[in-house]
Amino acid sequence: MAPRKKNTAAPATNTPVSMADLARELGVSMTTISRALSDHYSIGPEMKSKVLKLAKKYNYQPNRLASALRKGKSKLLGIIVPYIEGRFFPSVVHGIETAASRAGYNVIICQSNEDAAQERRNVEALLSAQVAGIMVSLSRTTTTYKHFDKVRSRGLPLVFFDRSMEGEDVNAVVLNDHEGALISTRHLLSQGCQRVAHLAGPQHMSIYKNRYQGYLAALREAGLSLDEELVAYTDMTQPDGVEVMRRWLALPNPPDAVFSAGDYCALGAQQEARRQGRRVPEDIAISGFSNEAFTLITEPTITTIDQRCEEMGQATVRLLLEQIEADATPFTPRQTILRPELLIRGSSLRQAESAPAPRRAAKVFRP
Amino acid sequence: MAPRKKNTAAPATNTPVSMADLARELGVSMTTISRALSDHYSIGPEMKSKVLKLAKKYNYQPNRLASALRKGKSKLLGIIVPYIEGRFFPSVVHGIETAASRAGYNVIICQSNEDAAQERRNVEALLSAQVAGIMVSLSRTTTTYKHFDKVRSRGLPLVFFDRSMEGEDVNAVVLNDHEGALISTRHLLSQGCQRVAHLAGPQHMSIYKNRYQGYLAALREAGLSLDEELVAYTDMTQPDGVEVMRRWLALPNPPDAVFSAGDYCALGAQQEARRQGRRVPEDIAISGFSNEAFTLITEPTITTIDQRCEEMGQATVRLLLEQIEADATPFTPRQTILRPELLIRGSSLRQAESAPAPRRAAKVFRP
DNA sequence: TTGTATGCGTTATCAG
DNA sequence: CTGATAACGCATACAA
Repeated sequence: MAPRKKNTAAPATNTPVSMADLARELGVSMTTISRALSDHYSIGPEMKSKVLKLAKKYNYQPNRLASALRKGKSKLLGIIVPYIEGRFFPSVVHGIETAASRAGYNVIICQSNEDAAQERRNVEALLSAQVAGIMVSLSRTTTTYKHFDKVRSRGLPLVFFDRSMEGEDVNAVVLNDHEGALISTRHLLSQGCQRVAHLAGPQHMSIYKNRYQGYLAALREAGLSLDEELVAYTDMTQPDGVEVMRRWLALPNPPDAVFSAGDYCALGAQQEARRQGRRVPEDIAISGFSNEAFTLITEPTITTIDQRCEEMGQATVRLLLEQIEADATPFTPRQTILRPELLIRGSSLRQAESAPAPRRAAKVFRP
Repeated sequence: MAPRKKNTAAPATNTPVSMADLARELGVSMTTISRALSDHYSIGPEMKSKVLKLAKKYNYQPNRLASALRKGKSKLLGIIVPYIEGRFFPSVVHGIETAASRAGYNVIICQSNEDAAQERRNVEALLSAQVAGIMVSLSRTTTTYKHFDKVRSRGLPLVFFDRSMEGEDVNAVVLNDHEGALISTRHLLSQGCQRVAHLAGPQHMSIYKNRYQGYLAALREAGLSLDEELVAYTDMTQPDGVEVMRRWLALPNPPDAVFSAGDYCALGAQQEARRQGRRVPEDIAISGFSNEAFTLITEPTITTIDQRCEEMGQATVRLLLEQIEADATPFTPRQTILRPELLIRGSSLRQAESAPAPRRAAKVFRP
């Protein structure tokens, strides 16, 4: 049989080189290796370079598991999101991963699937994985928060983003939903609309409650009173929008504008209105919320609120890292409130507003 | 000063309970605890239940870091994707996370940002984090593959998805892009189109090359010869589609159909065609690739190919776990080829095809 | 400036 | 069935 070459680059299993290996090779102690690699102050420059060279030669990779176990602090961050689909959460995760990676952290991602029980299990898993901190956007069905007590009691930094806990003093990065709703509704009114309806989301979620409140504030500001008939509580899906719009258009005195707390719902509303021969925005103006990609593609394009997804991700990481680095500080919850941006588009623009500044360019993905 | 309560549920740092703590409490050895918790065969049933009860009482959480360090095998999987945006990658990641989590694994996610150097760093980070396996969809700029050698040489399972290495024997889960292009082009021809153009992507990427080949095969099959003028190589963005369509429509003999290797590009083409007053699909039929969410929303809706994102994620995890569990087997690369699904929509449907079966319902996201 | 010794929390290998 | 002990790879308090 043909003799096989020996000492060739082993194609099979190959145990990675450890600090002990380097120490043996150089005839020094592991301590020295450790110090050289972690740039400790008391280390000879020539020793240091010798170690670094050898490390490079053997392609030494530090074992972060061992390091984390020893130090009691890993370089892992945990994210819990309801799901990774649509535009919003992927974008936030994108921002988070980018910021975390820049800071030398890796990110473990979990989906709660909008299920509180799953969310609890996610927390357990992340604790078990010894992450250095957790970022979470609450599931839609989460109503009790005691699964987060363990996180706090361990002194683990915890930051909520977008969907946060209510009225508790927690770290959170959220959009100013109230303001978003306010400026959006105000814009509809400024277009001459008299009867602005509202497609509202589940009111136990702060984001939807705040959007509702912003809507109310705009009405109040304009001296208008609320017509209960023109507020519909839905799950914010596209079919919801279709159905509610059908009801509204059958009213003796239908609305002439709709502020939807979500883009999918706004889309449904717009589709149904046009199906029934109404002109958008002339007969009925429409605005959504979230700046989903499709809002630029519909006919007409849909006015919406940009949620600063990436900024949200970055801000979340920043807040978390501050807590992690500032180690043993007592516990001083902080909130970051992002300002929404109104993107005025065809679905609501009846007359040119005062010098509408050029809006941000549409983002185009490469498949 | 007011005396502080002692021994209250510590609101600050709280060191987690370890197996040693349980052992001390019960007056048994750590070994026993370990066996009880890991359901070892040689353990008394009453001892076992005692341990489990105590573990529950103290809310014991195993330290996976320590476990992984000792066993040399973690419960972490790594994903490397070009980016987490658009529809495709988030969906695949969704599928991956779901499947991995079901199998008791957590997932670390990295973005290469379409940058080969970043991709290499991602690999290093994942190795350092001691993941049990790596899933990767190659960056657009990756042309050399030696950064994956280290992965193999460590015996670490590696599975590519969607964007795989060329002509190497690797584990991969890919869509049958050739077939997708074939059935899509065939469909356009069956609608009576005579001059089918092709919006092609970067040909060093296998997915785009295969789509091009599928297009050619359909032409050949129909006895048509290739008109070089009707193939445009682009980066597959929406503006690319606009620009190329403008060129094509200026030809003395313009195409009457376009098969685009991507939806964004197809969208641009459709927009430009309509802007120039052409009817879609009557004057020019259009089909895309990827089943982006917006293809259901345009006017007309865009015919496209569904890439089975979630199945791809699941299949990737399945393949990876097989390799992980089958530990020391030599190295037998396997491929999973997913079948594409043609979704016939308004942009290409000139005449009813033979009993077009009802297609899968549109997926609606909740914001 | 370098080395020695110990421990992080778990599991595997031995004996009893 | 149970226990003592070593080891995984790294970092640090302490001594030299």
